[in-house]
Amino acid sequence: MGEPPRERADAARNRTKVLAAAARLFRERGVDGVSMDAVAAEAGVGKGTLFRRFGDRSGLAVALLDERERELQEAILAGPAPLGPGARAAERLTAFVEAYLDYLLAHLDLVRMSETASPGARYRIGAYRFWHRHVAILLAEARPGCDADPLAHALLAPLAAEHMTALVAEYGPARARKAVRALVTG
Amino acid sequence: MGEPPRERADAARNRTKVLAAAARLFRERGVDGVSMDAVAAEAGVGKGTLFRRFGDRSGLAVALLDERERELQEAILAGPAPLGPGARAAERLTAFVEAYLDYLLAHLDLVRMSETASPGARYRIGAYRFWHRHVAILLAEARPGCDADPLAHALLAPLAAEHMTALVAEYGPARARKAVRALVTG
DNA sequence: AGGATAAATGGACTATAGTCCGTTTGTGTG
DNA sequence: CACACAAACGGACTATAGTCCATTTATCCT
Repeated sequence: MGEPPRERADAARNRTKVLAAAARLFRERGVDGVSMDAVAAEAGVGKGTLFRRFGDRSGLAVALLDERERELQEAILAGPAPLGPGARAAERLTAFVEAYLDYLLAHLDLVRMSETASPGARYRIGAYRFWHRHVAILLAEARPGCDADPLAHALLAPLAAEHMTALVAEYGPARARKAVRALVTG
Repeated sequence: MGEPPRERADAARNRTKVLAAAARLFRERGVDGVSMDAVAAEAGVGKGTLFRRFGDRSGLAVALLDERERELQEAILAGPAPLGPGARAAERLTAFVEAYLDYLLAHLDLVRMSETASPGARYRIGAYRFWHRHVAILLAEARPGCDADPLAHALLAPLAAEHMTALVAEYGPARARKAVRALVTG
């Protein structure tokens, strides 16, 4: 019930500097070619500051993805059908998979960084919990009687960035998408 | 054409020492609580030797899993139906998933170590290629016209050790198995 | 046996994620 | 304005995976 204490001015300034530096370095050298030290140096900030603010590599990636991710979440919660409310559960499910694949393929490296920075990272991220809840609710509606919660995890497994990276590398985006779509809608 | 050059005696001795030491430490302290340094020290062997022989953490885990893994592979290639040849493709597929889940849940930590030591490790391991080829062949037979190769990857995605670890931790092995089975047979 | 050769060894070295804590700085208060 | 205090800072420190290469050693050939 206390008011949220305002973010200090230097903290805000540094957060901006770090995000800008990270975006720049990732663009120039690729996500996998940039160390946390390099991000801190480019931002003109100490290492401790970087980790205090973002927790770990995964947290930095999540912060960079935040805006895009929220767009998708809002489209699901309140956008037009079939992605948003209004369509039947089965249709919303396939619409979600398509939209998520758009998002994923557009930011594959960054999502992979957010999911693989530490073991089990994927399942701890706030965004994953959102996708999971969404899918679980739709599954419960589309297939009454199924054990929706674990099934939703299983359904999301082929959408893991690590998996899609391997699939895209071997078959290209088009076949990769089709395969995942085929499994999920079946 | 050339005969395979025999393994030198000291190399064989050290390989045995390392595998024994690793098995012992993993049993005592858990897979995640043992560093490569610790394995080398316990085996009375230099770090360079450890890495030269096994490549990386993933390789060490694979070596430890080797025997169990080969049993399953042989049962698939030449064992009794429905896991081995003789049953219809769809039945062999569900039999494979059951058998693989047995194997996976019995060695979850070690398989996870083998799959997550480095990014993309899972898809480079020889064993994974075997499971993938098996599943792809069965899929091509069970669902003619489907794009079996990428679809087989998608089908294997929920069987990733990382995913099953999260599922088992949250819902226990029974529900986890049922969920994966439901997705794969659907 | 003895020497040539290639394989194997081991530990110092590098790279990198993440922690810790003494110091600095912004902010709200008298 | 000055002061107190919590928040933020930054860089030294730790832990660990993986590399490198000068040295040692097994094996093969004569």
